[in-house]
Amino acid sequence: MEKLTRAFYDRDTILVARELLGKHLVHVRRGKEHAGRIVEVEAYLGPHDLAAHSSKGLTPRTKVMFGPPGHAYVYLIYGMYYCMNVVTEREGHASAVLLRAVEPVSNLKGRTQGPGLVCQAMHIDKRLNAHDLLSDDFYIASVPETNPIVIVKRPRIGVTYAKHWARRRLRFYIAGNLFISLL
DNA sequence: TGCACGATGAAC
DNA sequence: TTCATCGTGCAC
Repeated sequence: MEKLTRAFYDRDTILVARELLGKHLVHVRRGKEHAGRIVEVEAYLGPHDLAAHSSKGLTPRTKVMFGPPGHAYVYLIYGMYYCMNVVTEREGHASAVLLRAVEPVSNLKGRTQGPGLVCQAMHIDKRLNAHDLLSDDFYIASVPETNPIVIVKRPRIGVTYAKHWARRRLRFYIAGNLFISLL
């Protein structure tokens, strides 16, 4: 169990997205450790990516995306769910990886397939927005992988408005895993 | 100051 | 396919 370094996040977003698969997301809350194995992610490549929030420019909400890598970008969606993202690449690049599904590891209640449910089960809300993922209470760690991971590439979910960006296969998940949000 | 809409999930 | 529910971004 080794916490990911700043350098891990400060790289090409697609590479970071793919390598996040199989890693463990950990949130320590009230002395209790909640953890899930990341099995599905989506890459949001920056202001030029019409599906990315940062394509709206630097606003109070998207500020975190424009900040340094290795921080959490948490936002409210549809007025009722939160989505958890990891900021990637150098400061100002405004790219991130959305965590879409995890496989329960410890102390997760309810389903975890889908970005809203991941946050619900992990107790992630807007208070964790801009939180440093190199902290001790909210971070991502690598674990010794038993079998090699086979990665499936698919178009991202719910971004049909993003013109040609909607077609790009920037959603990645572990082949055959039972906890991904959609087939 | 108002309003349309979303990186969702569950029900119908 | 519809709805719950509200912050954000943009039009006026």
